[in-house]
Amino acid sequence: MRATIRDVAKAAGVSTATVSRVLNKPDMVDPETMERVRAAMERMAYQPSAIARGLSAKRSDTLGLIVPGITDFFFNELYKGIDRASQQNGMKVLLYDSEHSRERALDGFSILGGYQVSGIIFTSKLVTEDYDPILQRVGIPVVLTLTQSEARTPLPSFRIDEVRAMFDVVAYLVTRGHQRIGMIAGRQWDDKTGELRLEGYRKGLRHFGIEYNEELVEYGQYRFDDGYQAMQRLLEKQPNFHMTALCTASDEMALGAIRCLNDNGLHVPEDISVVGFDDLPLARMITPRLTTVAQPFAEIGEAAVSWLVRAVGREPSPSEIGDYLLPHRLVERESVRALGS
Amino acid sequence: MRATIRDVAKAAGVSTATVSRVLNKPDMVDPETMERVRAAMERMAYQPSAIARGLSAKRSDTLGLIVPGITDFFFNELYKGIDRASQQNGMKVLLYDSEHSRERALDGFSILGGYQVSGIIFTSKLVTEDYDPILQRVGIPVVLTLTQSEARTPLPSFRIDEVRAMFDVVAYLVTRGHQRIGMIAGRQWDDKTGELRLEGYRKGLRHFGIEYNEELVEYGQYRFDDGYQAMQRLLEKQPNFHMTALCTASDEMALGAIRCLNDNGLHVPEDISVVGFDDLPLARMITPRLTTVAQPFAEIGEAAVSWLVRAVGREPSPSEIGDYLLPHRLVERESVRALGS
DNA sequence: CCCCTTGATGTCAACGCTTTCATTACTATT
DNA sequence: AATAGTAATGAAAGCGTTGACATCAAGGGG
Repeated sequence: MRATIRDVAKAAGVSTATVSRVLNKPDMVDPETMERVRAAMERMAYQPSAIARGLSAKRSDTLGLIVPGITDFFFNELYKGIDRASQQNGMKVLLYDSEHSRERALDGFSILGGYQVSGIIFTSKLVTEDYDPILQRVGIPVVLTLTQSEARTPLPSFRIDEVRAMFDVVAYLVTRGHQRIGMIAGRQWDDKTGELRLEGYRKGLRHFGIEYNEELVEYGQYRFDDGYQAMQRLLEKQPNFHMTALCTASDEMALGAIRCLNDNGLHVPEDISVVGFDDLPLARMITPRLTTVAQPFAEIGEAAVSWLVRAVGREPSPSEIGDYLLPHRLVERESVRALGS
Repeated sequence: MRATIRDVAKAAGVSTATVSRVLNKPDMVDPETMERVRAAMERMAYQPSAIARGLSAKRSDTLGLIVPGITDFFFNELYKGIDRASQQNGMKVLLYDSEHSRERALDGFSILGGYQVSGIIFTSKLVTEDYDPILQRVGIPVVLTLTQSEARTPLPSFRIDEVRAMFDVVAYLVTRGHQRIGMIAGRQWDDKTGELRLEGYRKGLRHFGIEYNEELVEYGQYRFDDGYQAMQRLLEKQPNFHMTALCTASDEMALGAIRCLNDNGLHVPEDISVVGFDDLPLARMITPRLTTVAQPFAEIGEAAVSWLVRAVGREPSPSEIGDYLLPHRLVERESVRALGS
């Protein structure tokens, strides 16, 4: 049986209150007593029960993280930031995978609530009005990362300016002499990101006086296979291939597209330029190294945690609840070719 | 304020014990009462406090997972298996990242212990004798995945037969006409896997009467950059390049090696064949698709959880504490070329 | 008609901690 | 010397559950 606070107290000849104090309010206890207690703890390998503490103090020093899928490639980087920041604030993270299901996502709030988490980070899926009841109910701060909210309950969100980012991609491509620019956009029932990025693409074209052409656009749900299939459709739609560059809504889809191109005897960037989105670690590992938009995942995670930590225990002012757009960055690598003049 | 069990009890006109029973031993309560209680819960959006339950029942229905690094590419697949199996057994998973530090790994046991986890899954790092004190102390079952133990405390481990796996790779290569086979092996202070895979490689060579040649072997710590650099050293060691095939101790290093080869104007598999290890999701995404050894990560995770669930609350018999070797599989793709005769 | 089961429910003491409030022994202030 | 602070500690009441035990009504066997 593990040692409890009572055992330590007895061993050190003090009350449990004092032991609790050396842990939580060290400056309230006499240095000498402190020493004795510390020694006792050491001796008995005392580890306070986070559970009991949580129950008593009504806070668990734990943050809940809801992600749609653990296997989404961006997860690791995001988590790294969250973990790092949590660590610094003495918090633990409880992970919940909603498996891309809206119901499970909703459940997540309750379940994490049951663990007395001090705050919840919700990731990647669009928050719609049907989240409102839960959101009202949880009673703890919630922040959004890599997504935003359409619900009534105001929620802060940490992400990049998607429209701007994709606009930048188009601009980059145009500057390199491309005119026939296609796109594999994101499409998912519960995700606004796809729309936004597509909007950025259209905006970019418009800005440079290029006509939007449906023929050059296909959709997928961000994963590799979606990218592959979308590329396939693109290839079929235009037998006499004349697209010179392709934007994608995710690195994974970019990879899929490239694979598909390769399978059809086309090469990147010689025959067609491809730009990814995310800057996953693997973007620099493949051949050709992928030119892509870097999302500051780790920073987003850290920012979300900081916000949460600041918000816990008090009503955040309206001015704090807004959209925090972190800077993205276009990372030039090898998958785009400048068209000779 | 969230509704507590007392609120529900009052609303339903029963005692808290009854409410607790409808949750935990439904067959002990009258259907009619049950209905009333259920309704009350529904109405008040009652969510039992996992914390309080944990304290009272002395079990938290939570498993602890210690990984060396969240960004290790195999993590996601392993976690998927763990999460799935946990779900099925009504368990949550608490994640702890040791950041490749031995001290932090040791801490992990205490911290997770503080959360009353019912069991701990320890991953990827070799367990040495200095873990013994903690191991003795935790008092909850611990299982190892993707690694093994050299400590006194007997611990079950779930992994593949590393030696055999690498032997198979060599055999595969030899069958395809390769004789000059190099290797980028794993090396890390606290990892036995590297050794084992190297042993398999040597064993393979020996079996086919090929002499082991240090010139053809380099080491890295499993990550992309390590692979890249190791390849670089290999290239420098033998200016007149005559290696026809390369085994690696991880897919990531294989990727690194391929990148390095590409940067030196060499092509895979035309100029040299490369075999990875792990079968990460990205192995099938790159060009050329990577031939590699598939580790059943998800299955390993599931098996570990099952074992834990079975072991909780009772002393597992010695016969249950052994090495569980799950089947690996060589996945043929495109990165190996059969040498013409 | 009484006693014993049985099933359904209630009572209450934990679980290991934190926190308020009370107590004690000093020290500084008048 | 009396009073008021102040610093260090202790006693005890929760926190929201669970689980052992007690209670009670209804039904069955003698």
